[in-house]
Amino acid sequence: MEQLEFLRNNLLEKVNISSEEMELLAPYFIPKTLKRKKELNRIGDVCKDIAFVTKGSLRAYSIDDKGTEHVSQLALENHWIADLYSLLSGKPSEFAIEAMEDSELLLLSAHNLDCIYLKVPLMERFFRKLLEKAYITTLQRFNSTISETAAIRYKNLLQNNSDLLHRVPLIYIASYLGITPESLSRIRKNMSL
Amino acid sequence: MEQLEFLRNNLLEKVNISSEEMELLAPYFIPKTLKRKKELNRIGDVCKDIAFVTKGSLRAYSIDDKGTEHVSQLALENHWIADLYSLLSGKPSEFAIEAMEDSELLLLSAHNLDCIYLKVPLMERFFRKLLEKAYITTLQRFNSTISETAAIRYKNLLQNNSDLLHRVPLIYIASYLGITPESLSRIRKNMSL
DNA sequence: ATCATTTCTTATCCTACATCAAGTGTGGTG
DNA sequence: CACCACACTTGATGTAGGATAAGAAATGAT
Repeated sequence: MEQLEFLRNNLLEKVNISSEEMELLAPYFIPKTLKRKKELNRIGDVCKDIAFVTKGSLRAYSIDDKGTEHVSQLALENHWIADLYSLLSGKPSEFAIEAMEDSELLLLSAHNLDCIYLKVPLMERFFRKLLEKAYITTLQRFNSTISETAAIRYKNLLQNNSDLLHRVPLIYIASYLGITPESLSRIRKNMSL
Repeated sequence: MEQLEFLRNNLLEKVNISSEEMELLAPYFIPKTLKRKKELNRIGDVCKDIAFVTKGSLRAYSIDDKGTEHVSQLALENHWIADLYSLLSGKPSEFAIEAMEDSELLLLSAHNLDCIYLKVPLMERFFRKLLEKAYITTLQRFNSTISETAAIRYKNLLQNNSDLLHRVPLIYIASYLGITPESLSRIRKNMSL
């Protein structure tokens, strides 16, 4: 399937976009390939683009005072990734975004985002919904972290995002769950007994 | 100061709203008083209003499988509180919103929110920024919970929101920090040594 | 194919925080 | 004003997950 077709299918999940509108949007999305381990965004940079993943996988992570990485987002194909706060506020990002596999992206710059709102007002709703989803995902992640054990959180992730498990190294899964790789390893060991 | 003046000052923190626009908005905000311990929203209800607090204080909380409450938001005067997800999606809320003191509110219903966007388009940006802020607050809360000790989180809260400490019972502060009241009590004891 | 790097596991010990239990204020309401 | 519910503290004990260290297994680069 062609990249833009992927994109359209994704938009259709949230808003009813027409072929004509799709043609108006297309020029604003810039294709980009990103090799494994290469960064789309560095900590301290202003996040200029929101990326739609058509192939491969990316992660967003921050680094705390002790130098430990914390994965905040994981994105496979058909998902969006960006530091929305930096993108929308224009402030430096506290997150790096990096490819975990060789990846193909469609990039939409903050500037083009504004243009798109004018051309296709429906997109405003789309991105509001994207922001909403990012918000509730984070809120649920927070709630589960303070009320459930890491083992339960891992099981839930297994059930809801089993594709992640096959594609994403466990060190990043562990970090996303808020635990160390060693702990995740123990959890997995106990589960299989 | 009059309630609507409070509101206008709050709006001005994010968008440049005129007196004329303010007059257009005013009719959509319904004043409400809420006695201590009374609920604005129950778990399972669809959250119908977003509340701007002009007097008193409210908290939002969920209840986990074990029956434990988890405070997710605290709002004093000049702050907004709602289950944004339920409000915007129309789905039942997993959060209750309750007054901690006798309070005075201005309520904006989900329906009136849509009306306001038509009357004063600038408000769309205001509420997008409000959502953005809710998102990054939650994300930072999550990050600090997995990378910092409870003592450090408490100290940061002291520095950034010292007014909360004087007004909000420590059991709710503890819950907001993701720890038990007993743990917070020990942290406070150790700090004063 | 081989070497280097990264990922994953296992074991031991340790710490932050939870849980349970009990007792001391204190403020709101009959 | 007395009572009761609620807020807060303190102590004893338990435990999930962290830190450290080390080796095994898998993966990628040349």
